[in-house]
Amino acid sequence: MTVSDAPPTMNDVAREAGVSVGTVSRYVNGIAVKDASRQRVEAAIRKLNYQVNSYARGLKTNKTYCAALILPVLTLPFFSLLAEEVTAALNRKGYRTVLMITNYDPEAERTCVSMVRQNKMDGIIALTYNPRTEFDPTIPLVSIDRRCEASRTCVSSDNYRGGEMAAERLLALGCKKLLFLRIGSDVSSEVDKRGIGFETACKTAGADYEMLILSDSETNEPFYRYLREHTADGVPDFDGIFCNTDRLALQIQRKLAELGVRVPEDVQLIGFDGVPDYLTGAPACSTIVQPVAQLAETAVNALLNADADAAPSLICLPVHFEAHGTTRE
Amino acid sequence: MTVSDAPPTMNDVAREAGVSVGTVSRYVNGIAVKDASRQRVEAAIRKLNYQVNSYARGLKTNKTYCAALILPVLTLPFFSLLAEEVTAALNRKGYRTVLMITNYDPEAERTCVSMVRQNKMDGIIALTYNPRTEFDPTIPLVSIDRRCEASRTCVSSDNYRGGEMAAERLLALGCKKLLFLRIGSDVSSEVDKRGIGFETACKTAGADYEMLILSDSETNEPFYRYLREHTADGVPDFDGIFCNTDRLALQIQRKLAELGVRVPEDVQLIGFDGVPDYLTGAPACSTIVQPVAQLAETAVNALLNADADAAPSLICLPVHFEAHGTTRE
DNA sequence: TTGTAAGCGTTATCAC
DNA sequence: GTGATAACGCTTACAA
Repeated sequence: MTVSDAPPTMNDVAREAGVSVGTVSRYVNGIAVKDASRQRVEAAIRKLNYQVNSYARGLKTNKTYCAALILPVLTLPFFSLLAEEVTAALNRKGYRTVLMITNYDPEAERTCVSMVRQNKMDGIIALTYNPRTEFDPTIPLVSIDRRCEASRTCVSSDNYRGGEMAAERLLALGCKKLLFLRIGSDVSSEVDKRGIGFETACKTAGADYEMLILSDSETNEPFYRYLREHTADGVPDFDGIFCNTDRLALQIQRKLAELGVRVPEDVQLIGFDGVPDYLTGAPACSTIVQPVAQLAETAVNALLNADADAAPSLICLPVHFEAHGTTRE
Repeated sequence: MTVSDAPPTMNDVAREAGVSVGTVSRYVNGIAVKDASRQRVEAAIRKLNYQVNSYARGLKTNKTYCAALILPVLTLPFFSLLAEEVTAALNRKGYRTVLMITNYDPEAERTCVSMVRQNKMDGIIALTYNPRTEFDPTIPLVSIDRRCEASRTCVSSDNYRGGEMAAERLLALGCKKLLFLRIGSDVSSEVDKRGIGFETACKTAGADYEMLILSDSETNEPFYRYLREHTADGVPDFDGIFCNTDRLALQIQRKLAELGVRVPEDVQLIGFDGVPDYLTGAPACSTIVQPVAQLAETAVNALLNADADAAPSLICLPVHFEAHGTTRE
């Protein structure tokens, strides 16, 4: 007795069960079949170890249960956590995740888009940096942190409120002179609102503050120079810093240590992201925490409901503050 | 003039170009067609913005140019870097990556396997922890760090040699009493060889050493207790530690600092992995560096050549030592 | 309920 | 070289 090497098809199952393919298909798709047939089909499926060929099904139904996740990199903690949560959320909905990494390269972004189309994926969740990459209008798309097109929905944290919270918190903790530090891509995105919210809150409170913004700088050197120039004998003329990201906050903290400035005694520091550090399981600095799991969940839901014609253009999720040693509480 | 919403098919192209589908198909697949037809087909494809439907193609050819990457988590630096490199390597070969995260859960691993089969993926690259998950024998598989089945090839770093190197290095740096620390899953894997190589090198050198191995412990507490009990007034009775992973090395380093033990003055510390820290771009401790990009590349190549009947059962890639502040050099 | 049969968009085998 | 045409494995009217 020789076992065929080709995987069993629905036809094989039908033959084995003594019913027609139609019946097998209906059973497989959860459509009512007579109890007797059901049992025979079930037995046949088990016996042959049958599994639906999703390519054949996809060809027929134009549904592939497959979504693309486009990310610039994976090695920054926020992105790897986001990827983890998005795959989990997609999985829960019965979708698979095709991972695409662009390295911030516009060319790569374009390649991804055409791949998505060619592979007839059901949707895209994208965090892209090139404002000019064009997405196939026939494919549902949800972006994270960056608005792509007016008709697409973008999911992000409430960056604006997060910026406000950071300023309010630093002031409530007694800071007299605030600093905002931001480094990153110069393409505008929802993330910019962190600074805007911060500045607004400072103005509202009548606080003394300064905004230091570096677009597309390769290094933090300009920040470091500022810190040096505004620190005399280990005493800085500022006492509260809000950084665009935890990463930057931690880098700044190290620099301050080099300058003999103590955190949080001399300067209090708040970052943004709140992704658990892999060594300790908690954020490594006081921070505005993004709800990454909800971000993922929301993006997935928005994607799968993209047909609903009243798709929101922006969905913001609430952030919260967590103290982790770089503020005095 | 109304544009059809359905994407154009090969039939549409054929009609537009005034040739048969056969000719279009041949053109698309790089099979020689007459120059005249070629031009007309090209024009039609451009005009209709046609792209091959890979599901129809996959149905026909049983090739999907799609591989699964199964990983326990993504939030540990080694895994996210590995995922990045694997996707890149697969991309270079024209393959897409379907990402699956198991959270170390055997059930999830099984789900992944059946998904892979159902979706007719061309292969699997897996880093799994359950020795009992069965992989479909008809699907090519390459594992990383853990041997699954005798007939499958496993790709890993030269963990054994890495362990030796760590011991040799610590001894060469003047250490008199060595410690090996390992925490992790109790399923045996190539990673175990780090300790074995270390121990062998210690014996060979006639060095004084101790092996502290925690399988499936949730915490490092037993290690910490050891450190405390073997340290009097900030003076430990050991002076060289090799940790299973950089992560553990960094955690131990912090604990030593708490105990008033200086690294590398009192104790020298070597980890394993060598993944760049996202803050500094370099490993955060002296370490045995795994060649992650080559690991990925090799795994992908092995996967795509899996038909070659002389598939090796284990491929080890060379590691190297890098000093990053926790050793005296 | 169930069986039959016509596609879905390709590729591949034929004759021409 | 090229054009018909039969699969590939499935879903889904339509008839029974």
